[in-house]
Amino acid sequence: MHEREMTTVTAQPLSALPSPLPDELVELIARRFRVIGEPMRIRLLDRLRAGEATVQELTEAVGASQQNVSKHLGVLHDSGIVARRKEGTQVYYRVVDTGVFELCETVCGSVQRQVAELNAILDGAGR
Amino acid sequence: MHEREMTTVTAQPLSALPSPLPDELVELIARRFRVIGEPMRIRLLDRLRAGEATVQELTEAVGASQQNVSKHLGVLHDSGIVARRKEGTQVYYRVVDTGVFELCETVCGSVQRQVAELNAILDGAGR
DNA sequence: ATTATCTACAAGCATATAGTTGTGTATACT
DNA sequence: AGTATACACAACTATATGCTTGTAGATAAT
Repeated sequence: MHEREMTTVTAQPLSALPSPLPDELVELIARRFRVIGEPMRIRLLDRLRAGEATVQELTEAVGASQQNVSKHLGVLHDSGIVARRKEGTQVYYRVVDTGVFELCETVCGSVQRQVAELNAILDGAGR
Repeated sequence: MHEREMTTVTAQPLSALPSPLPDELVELIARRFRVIGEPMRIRLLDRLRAGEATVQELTEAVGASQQNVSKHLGVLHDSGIVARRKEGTQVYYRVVDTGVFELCETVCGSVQRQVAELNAILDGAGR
């Protein structure tokens, strides 16, 4: 059955990433971040949190042109974050890599801490 | 005395993000992802996992020009991911927002799952 | 068949940003 | 003082990418 080395790719304590990170991995990580680092795509993913949606629905949700939405969905699809399902003339998109939500929560945490720090500084210096 | 509303910005169960995400938050999130979505900056952060380092050390670690490294460090500094400390002519950088490591681990998880899927597909179709 | 709708693709333009080159500033050494 | 080192800033170029416009393909409705 052609065993494939089974490099235990699944349940690793991911904290143990090699260092220095291999170049290819660095590129992959960077690409993934850049894919998510786009406001329109974040809005699309945000809408998709509520569940599957058609291009049409997504277009209305984010208030952009259909072509633009389609393009962004294509990017998300190419990077394996969303999947599509065709039904008649409509195409339904859904999130398959829910890790993106985790990512957003983590950065929100950072952002919020920074805002809190800023507030604290302003509070202290304010008078 | 201008009390500051205290919007309890600290220990929220971040899973509960509002939807749709407010535009400004979307922009902040996107910006943060774009900052991290750069191979050179990921390499710098990777090196900084081992601890504080000077621009000099970082320059050698990533194999880029001093000016380029300085510029990237500036970006990381502006977004509050790293902090600097001057000592003589040298400047030491360190990671202050360790959330970035968590982010990298999460995306590595996604990447690894995708690779695993690919392998599975190749395994199945291979013969 | 014809028409309408939904989606994706391609070309062109505008903008953002990574990298280089040149230089300014601060500190240390002699 | 003069020189060397470490770092950062500014201007410039090249490239990547987001958005628009135009259009093609596929399915449904008449």
